[in-house]
Amino acid sequence: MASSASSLNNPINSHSNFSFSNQFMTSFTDLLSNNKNMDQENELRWGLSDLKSDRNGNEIPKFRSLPPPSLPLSPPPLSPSSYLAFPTGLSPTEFLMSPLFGSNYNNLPSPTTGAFASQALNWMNNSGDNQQLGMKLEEKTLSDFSFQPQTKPATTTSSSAFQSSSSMVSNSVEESLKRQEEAWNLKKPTNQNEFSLEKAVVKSEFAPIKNFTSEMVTSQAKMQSGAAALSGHTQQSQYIREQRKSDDGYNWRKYGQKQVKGSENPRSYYKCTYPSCPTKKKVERSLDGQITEIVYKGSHNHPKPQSNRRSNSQSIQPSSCTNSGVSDQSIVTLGNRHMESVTMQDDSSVSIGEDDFDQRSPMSNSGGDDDENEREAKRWKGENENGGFSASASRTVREPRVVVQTTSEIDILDDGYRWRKYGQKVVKGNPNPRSYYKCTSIACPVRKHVERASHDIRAVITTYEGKHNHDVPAARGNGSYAVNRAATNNSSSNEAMPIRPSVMVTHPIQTSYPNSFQNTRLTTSGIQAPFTLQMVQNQEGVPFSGYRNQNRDYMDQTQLSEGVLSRAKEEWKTDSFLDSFLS
DNA sequence: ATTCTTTGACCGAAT
DNA sequence: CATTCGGTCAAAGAA
Repeated sequence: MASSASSLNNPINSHSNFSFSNQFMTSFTDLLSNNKNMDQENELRWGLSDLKSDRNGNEIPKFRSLPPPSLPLSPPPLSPSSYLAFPTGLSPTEFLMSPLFGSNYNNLPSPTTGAFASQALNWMNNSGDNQQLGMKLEEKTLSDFSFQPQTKPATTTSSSAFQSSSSMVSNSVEESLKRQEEAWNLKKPTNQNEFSLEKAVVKSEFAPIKNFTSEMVTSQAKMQSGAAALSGHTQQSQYIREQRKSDDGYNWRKYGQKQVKGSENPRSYYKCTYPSCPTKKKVERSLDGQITEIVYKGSHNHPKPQSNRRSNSQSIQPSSCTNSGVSDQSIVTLGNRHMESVTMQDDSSVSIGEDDFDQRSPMSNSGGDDDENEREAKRWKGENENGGFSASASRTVREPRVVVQTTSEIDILDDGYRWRKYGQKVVKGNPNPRSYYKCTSIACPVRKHVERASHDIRAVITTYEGKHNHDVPAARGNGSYAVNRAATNNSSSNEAMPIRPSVMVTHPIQTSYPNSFQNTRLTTSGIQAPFTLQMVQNQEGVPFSGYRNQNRDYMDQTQLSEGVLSRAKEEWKTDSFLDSFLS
C-alpha cells in the first residue's frame, strides 16, 4: 500500500524516530549492562531454548516461548523507536516489572493501541496463567495483582504491580536466575511434552518419521504421568489429542497449508478456535518436522483455555483474562542460562526463537533488509511493512522462531482510521512520550497524539485535532482482519473496528480523552468516534460486543475520569515542533 | 456423530 | 493487464 511505502521511505519517520528513540535506547543500554544484543534489527527476540535430542537423535525443540503472549493481543505498535534489550538471565517479566522498566515503561508501546503496555500489564497480571505455566514463584510474588476483573480500581493493580516489581528486582540477578530456573523446572515437563507432541504431530505428516510418533507420544505420556501438575490425567489419548490442538495453550484449527516460495518447508496456517478470536499463526516446519518458525498474528480476545483439560473451542469458558503468553515468554528465558536476548523494535514485531543470539544466524533477523522478510511482513494482511521475520532463512535453523506480527506504524489503529506516526516527544509534565500521528488519508488534516497519563500508565490520552474529510477506511483486504472485525464487533456497522482485545482485556482502565477544547469539530461526523478502545472497560473481561457503542457513548460524555483531562489540554501547541518533523 | 486435518481451488494483493 | 504468490475456503477424509 502506498501508506506502507511511504512509511518505509518517509525520511520524516526515520528522523522523528531518532531523536527520542535514541534517547530511549541510550537509557536502556545504560541501564542494562550485559546487553549483548544490540542488533539493529527491530524485534523482540526471546532467547530460547536449546535443542534437545531424544534417544533417537531427533531434536526436540524445547520451545518454551510459546506464543507471544497472546501478546498480542494486539499488534503492539511498539514505538518505532522502541528498542529494548533484556540482559542475560533477566526474564522479560521481571524486567517489565522492574523499576527500570517502570521508568521507561511508557516509552515502549504506542499508547495508541496500548498494546505493549497491555502486554506489560498482562505480564503483571498473569497469575491466572501462571498456574498453567508453573510460574509458582511469580504467582506468589505477584499475587497482589493476579488478574482482577476490571471492576477493580485501576490504581490498585497498577501500584501493587510496581511495588511488587520493585521488591522483585531488588534481588540479584543470580538469585533471579535461580528462581527462574526453579520456576522453569516446574513447567519443564509439560512444555517438553507439548513440544514433543507437537513434533509427533508434525512427524505424522511425514512418512519417513511417522513410525516414531507413537513411541514418542508414549514416552511423553509417561513423563506427563509423572508430573504433578498433570496428575489425574488418565485419558491419555484425549490428552494427546488436546495436546495436538495446541502447543501454546490455545486451541488452533488448521485451515491451510502451503508451500511457500523460497522455502522447502511447508507452512501451515492456524486459526484460534475460540469464537471470534482473530488470532492466527503460521507455522513452518522443516522436512523433518521441526518447527522452524512460528508467526503469530492477531490477539487473543479470550483467556487461555485451561491447561489440563483444554476444552474444545466451543465450550471454552472465559474465566479470567490474562495473557499467559507473556508469562510463557518469561518462562522461556528462565531456564536458559546461556545468552539470551530480547530486543524490541520499531517494526513492532516480536520474535521468539533461538537460544543463543547470533547475529549471523539467519534467524537473528539481523539482515532485516531481506526482501523475503519484507514481503513476508507485508503479506499477512499487509499490516506490517517491516520485514521482521525471515521465512526462508529460518529453514536452516533448528530452533523454532516465533514472531508476533503486529501492526505497523501505519495502520488501522484503534479508531478505524489509518495513521502515520510522524513524531514523538516528551512533553513537559509527563515523562511519557507522546506519539504523534497524522491521518494517512490524502488531504485529511486530522492529527492526533497519544500519550500515557503520567499518573497512571494505563490511562491513555488521545487527543484529536481536526475532522476527517473522509469515512473510516475500509478494512484492508478482504481477509480475516476485516472479517474478524465485523464478527467481533458484533455489529451491523460497516465501520472498520479494530480489535484490540489485549487492551480491553488487560487494561483495568484505559482511558482516552477527546480533546474538548480543540476538537470541537471532531464529533460532527457520524463515523468519527476516533477514540481508542482503551477507554473501554469490560468488566467481564470478554470484550467486544457493543464496544463501539460504548465508545460513542463515551464521546458524548464530557466527564473525564482519572483527572487526566488537564493533560489532554496540554500543548497541542507542539505544532511548531511537529512541523519541524514534517519539514 | 463429532471434531479435526488435509488439500486442491479460489481470491486478492503485489509485481 | 497478466502473472505470481500467499492466504483462505471448503469439501472430503481421517481420527
